[in-house]
Amino acid sequence: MVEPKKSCLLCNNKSECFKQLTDNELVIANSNRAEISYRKGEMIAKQGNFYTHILYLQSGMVKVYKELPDGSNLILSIFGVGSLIGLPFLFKNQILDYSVSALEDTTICSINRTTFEKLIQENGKFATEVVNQLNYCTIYNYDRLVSLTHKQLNGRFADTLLYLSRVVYKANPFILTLSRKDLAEYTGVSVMSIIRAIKDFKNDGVIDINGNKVQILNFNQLERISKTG
Amino acid sequence: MVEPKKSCLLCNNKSECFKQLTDNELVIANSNRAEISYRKGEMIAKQGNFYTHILYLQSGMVKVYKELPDGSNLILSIFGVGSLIGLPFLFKNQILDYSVSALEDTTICSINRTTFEKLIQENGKFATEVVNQLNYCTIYNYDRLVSLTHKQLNGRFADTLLYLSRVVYKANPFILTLSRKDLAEYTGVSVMSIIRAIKDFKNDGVIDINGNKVQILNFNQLERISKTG
DNA sequence: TTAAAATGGTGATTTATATCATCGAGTTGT
DNA sequence: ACAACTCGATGATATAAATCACCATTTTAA
Repeated sequence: MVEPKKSCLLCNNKSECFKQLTDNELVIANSNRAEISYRKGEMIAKQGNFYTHILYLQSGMVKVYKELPDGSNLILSIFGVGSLIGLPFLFKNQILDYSVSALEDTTICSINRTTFEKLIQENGKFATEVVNQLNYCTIYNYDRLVSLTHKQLNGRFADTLLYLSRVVYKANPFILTLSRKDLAEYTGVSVMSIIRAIKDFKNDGVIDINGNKVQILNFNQLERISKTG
Repeated sequence: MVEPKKSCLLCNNKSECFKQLTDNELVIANSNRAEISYRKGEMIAKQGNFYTHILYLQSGMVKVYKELPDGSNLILSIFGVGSLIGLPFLFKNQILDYSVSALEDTTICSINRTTFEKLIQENGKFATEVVNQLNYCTIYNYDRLVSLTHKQLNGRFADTLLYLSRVVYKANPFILTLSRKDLAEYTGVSVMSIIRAIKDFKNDGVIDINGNKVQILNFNQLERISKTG
């Protein structure tokens, strides 16, 4: 589904690095850009494909995940409005090594890869913001490594809930657009374990879940579970 | 221990990004630099400290690790000659969020942080190489997330051995400068489990260990264990 | 020089979590 | 409108790996 384009110059929705560009550079970026809409559940980019474009999330929400040989998945990250996807594959990497699919109806700006690379080389402020973005992800990945290897079920799921409320949905209560399977694939446990953890947290009054409406009732206790679990 | 400095201009040991600098820029970098030697086991940078310098590994080997509240550690990465350490904390992050210590006698070039940041803004090729370096780490971290969450003991330890031989020591056989505890903290398992895995691999003829001399006898089988474990 | 601490190792027990079997409710598609 | 799926859920069982107790050897420190 290709929608009518609006120029980057007029976009009031720019990511940090694009705010650093001159009008001239924005015109160039704009001419190397496509706008695409996806429905919830649709695949946006497939692991193993050639990597040709950076994706900018104009609206909606996506999951970035590794497809593993045994058929299971590991969700690496959940991205909301304003995120750039595919940065780790700039310059040297020809093949995309993860998949991206829509968790909600989503609009993507697809920006030519080489255009993006040229902007890094030619505009220091742009490069700086790209490095910032990459570093944010790296530090987040380090924290995830700790959470996923040194915490057990409840601690990990507490991390997942805090991440969803604070970073992904930026709300409480929030409407969960991830399935139990998604939660399991993000938390790195089985679906059964997620269901059990939800039940436990609900029984203990830490959270409330009705359908897909989730409310964190006790942030302090969730923090405590995150630390001790 | 501060040693006599040699100018960056004459250094034939530069990392990829410093190769991109002009002589003028190298002079500036050189005047914002210190060279420091560490003994095996010494702490080079401590988690929680203010972050003021990028470290460049001139000789030796270091581990970068998270110190966790329960007293255990998670080794995030092992760096050898030519590596830059601390890149993820450029620009926005005032506090170093991991520790660095020497696995062998090590010489470090300590480069002023703001100098490094200026070089990114002013030299597009330098910025490009920094992005490349960050991306290499990000992709490596994603693979580690998969290994640590979706493989069990033997598979993970196989990954550790392959990483040590191919990336860290670039040799086979190699002299292991990591303790069993280090191996456990890198593989994200208990020390007992590492010892058991070593025994199993040795019995199965996959590796041979005598003291700290390690030889991988069957790469194919180790790859297989990595995939199926 | 001896004591203390760290490292490497073995076997038994415990525990967290995955797996399996099963079921009802809701959703999709023809 | 009904079959076919998917999703959320429950309880019983199986299992990988941590923990614990213990010991030998080496290294470090007093």
